[in-house]
Amino acid sequence: MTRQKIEIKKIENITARQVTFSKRRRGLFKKALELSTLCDAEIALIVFSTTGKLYHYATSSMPQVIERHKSHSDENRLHNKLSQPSDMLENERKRYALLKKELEKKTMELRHVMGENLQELSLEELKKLEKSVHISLSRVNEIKDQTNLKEITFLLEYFIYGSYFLIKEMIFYLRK
Amino acid sequence: MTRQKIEIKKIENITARQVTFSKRRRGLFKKALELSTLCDAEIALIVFSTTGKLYHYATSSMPQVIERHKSHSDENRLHNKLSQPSDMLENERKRYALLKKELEKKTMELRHVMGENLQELSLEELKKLEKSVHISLSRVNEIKDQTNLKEITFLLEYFIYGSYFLIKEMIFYLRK
DNA sequence: AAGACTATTATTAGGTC
DNA sequence: AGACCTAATAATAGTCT
Repeated sequence: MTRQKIEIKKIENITARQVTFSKRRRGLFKKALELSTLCDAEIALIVFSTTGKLYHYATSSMPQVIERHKSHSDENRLHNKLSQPSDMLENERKRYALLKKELEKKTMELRHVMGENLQELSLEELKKLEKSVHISLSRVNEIKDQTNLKEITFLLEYFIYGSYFLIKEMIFYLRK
Repeated sequence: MTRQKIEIKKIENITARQVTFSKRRRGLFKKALELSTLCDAEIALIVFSTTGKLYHYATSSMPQVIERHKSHSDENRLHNKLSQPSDMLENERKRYALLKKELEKKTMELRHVMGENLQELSLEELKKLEKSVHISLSRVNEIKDQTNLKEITFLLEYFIYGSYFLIKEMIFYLRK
């Protein structure tokens, strides 16, 4: 796309992800509208953002397109049941449980990296962990130094810039 | 889009329309996939050609996304009715969204501790991070050494214990 | 109908305000 | 958060086999 080519994988920076979502969502809906207009196709498009916000578009009424899709699909009968609210709840709960598991795993991982709950690890795991924490430490140090240098350079520039005008003014007054 | 800009209205030439349909359909599905991957969005896309052929894509299972959409629109229509199951659903979704946020935060934190995405941190944050990674490293080292020692001690004990009986037996046979 | 090619236009990542 | 800008990449209309 532009300025820089990006890899198609989850954007981890939340702000950047939201911005990209807005931009690309608009693009996607535009493309959908164009396709349906140009080629007289029936289209239904449903998008949920990470935050659960809904965006949708459909040429004919959405239920109609969905019905057509359902009648095409083989597992039609199996999913008819899904309209029961209790099943939807069940569905949401399952999603929640999965997420929770993921969170727990990540929490544990973080703890280990932070040097906690290490007793439960084997010697092999500890050796691996040591290696990655070691690598991490040098990276953090490197970036810290870089950032530090940038900050100092900025201040120095600011100082020199200020001094320039100060000296200029001084010379102006001395000459009077 | 190219060679010549075209007006967005129904293409009357049937051949040209079909060609454009194929090309743009592929483009649309690609964009949908990219959006879902980049921004972690749930997407369902259903397309019917003029000839009635079906093309579809969905991140999670299609029925699930459709159900989510249905319940969303139901909620919008029926503010008075069905308040209880709908409320519970809404509740579940909020819980889910919260958990997801937490997971994201933790993922970010883990990344930083692992020395990734450090550019987005300030000098102060980097200094703090350095300190904790440093502390973590010594802890990991400490526990690793402890565990190592334990393992060696265990092996040594095992060896000594085995040797004891071995020697005892040897003495027994030598005395014969 | 289906696949290359390519000259153009469209989209968009990374900015700024 | 949102609107705009811009350089760079992506999509594609028209063309040809």
